[in-house]
Amino acid sequence: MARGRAANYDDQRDMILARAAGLFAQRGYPSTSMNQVAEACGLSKATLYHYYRDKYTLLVSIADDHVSRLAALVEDENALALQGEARLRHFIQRIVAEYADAQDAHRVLTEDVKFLEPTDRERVLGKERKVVAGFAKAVAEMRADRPGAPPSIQLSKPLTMLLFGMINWMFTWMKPGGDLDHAAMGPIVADLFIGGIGAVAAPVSPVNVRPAS
Amino acid sequence: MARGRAANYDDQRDMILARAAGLFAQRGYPSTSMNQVAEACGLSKATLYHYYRDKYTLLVSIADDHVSRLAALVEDENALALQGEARLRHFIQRIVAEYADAQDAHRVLTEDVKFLEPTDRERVLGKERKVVAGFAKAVAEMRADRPGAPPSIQLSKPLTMLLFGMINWMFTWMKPGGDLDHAAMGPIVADLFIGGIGAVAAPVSPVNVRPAS
DNA sequence: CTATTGACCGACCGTCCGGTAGATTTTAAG
DNA sequence: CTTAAAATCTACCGGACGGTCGGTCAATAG
Repeated sequence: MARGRAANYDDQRDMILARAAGLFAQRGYPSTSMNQVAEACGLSKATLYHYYRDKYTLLVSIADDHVSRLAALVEDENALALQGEARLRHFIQRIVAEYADAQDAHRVLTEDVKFLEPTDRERVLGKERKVVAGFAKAVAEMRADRPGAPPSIQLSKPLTMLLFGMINWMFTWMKPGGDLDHAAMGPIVADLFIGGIGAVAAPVSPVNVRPAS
Repeated sequence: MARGRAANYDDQRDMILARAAGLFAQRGYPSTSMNQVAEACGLSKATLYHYYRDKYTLLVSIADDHVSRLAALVEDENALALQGEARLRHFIQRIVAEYADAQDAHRVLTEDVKFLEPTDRERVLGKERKVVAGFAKAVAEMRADRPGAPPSIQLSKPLTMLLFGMINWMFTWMKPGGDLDHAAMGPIVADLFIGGIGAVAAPVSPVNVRPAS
């Protein structure tokens, strides 16, 4: 003899999360007020609190949802039969596309992780590490022509981080409506990275060999 | 019949700016309180306000000082007689070194510009654009082997932005005391970028040609 | 020696923030 | 049609924030 949840309950939650992500991305988590979120949603603040326990939960949900989607993408990609250059190329194109239609969430992920409490941050960073590891494996495969070298000197991890740098930074300078959109940039990034990957020499002073102390 | 400024007045100002930059870099501008800055400086809040008019002035000073140093670096580099690959390589090494010993300020510059008021932001971004333009010229020089193509299709601007992405992102993942420091990463970045730069093709669907509308 | 001012501080103010209380309207299960 | 919960609102609260007030103390120019 009661009432169930409204049919659009989940839609409302999604809408709130999307608007919040937009504001967080634009103004940063700490300087976005719940009044602003409420206004952007066309709701009163109290109603906003009906859908989400507190401001912090918004942040966690945005970051976790997004990074989980990225991790799923990597697993999905690993299940494919692609190899070598084609694989890395496909990988890059897909992650760029994913970032492109979750730009707000991605900005929040890269800029506001620091406001997560240690437990949540570790969980999110853990998934992030899986994403990086997925790419690093594809990169290592491309550098396998350095057989004698120990894995650490193959530099696939740092090279992967440089790749992520290019991609993450992309969405800070690409203006929507500009000549270049993400679809055009994907191949450019892939060309640049794959073209350059073979030219990187091991550091002159071996990085992993330290004087006995 | 009065008293002059203390001998260490400027030192104090510099110290405050450095501590503030450290806190802003770590916790973000809006969520750093003036009480925290004062505490980090070993001063009372009132004394802190004796040296700087308000919190905002701290932000402006940090960003402006840093970007001005970068712009000076670019001008200095342009005065050198280097050319082609050697020039770009030297450029990269220097900017990486500059970022390395101004990490806090650089983080503030990349993450907190959005909190600058329009006037200040435009001034800072203007200097930033000069830095980018300096690099883009060096990049364009390396891609001059595409003579027929219009400059816009040479892609030197977006390629330069990808380069900055690698470098800016570097300082978010390099742990101090890790195997790789900035001095080791400089040549790696240069190798990767210079090695890849020739492999980037013009986008399949020409970016600058639009259907007449 | 003294007037003046720089360096410094504890206590305080107005504002806005995240979050809640409590009431009212809407809706669906029985 | 009843009724209990869902959805929504206005009004409010404690606390933290940026910034100021009013004042102490000591260095120093004259």
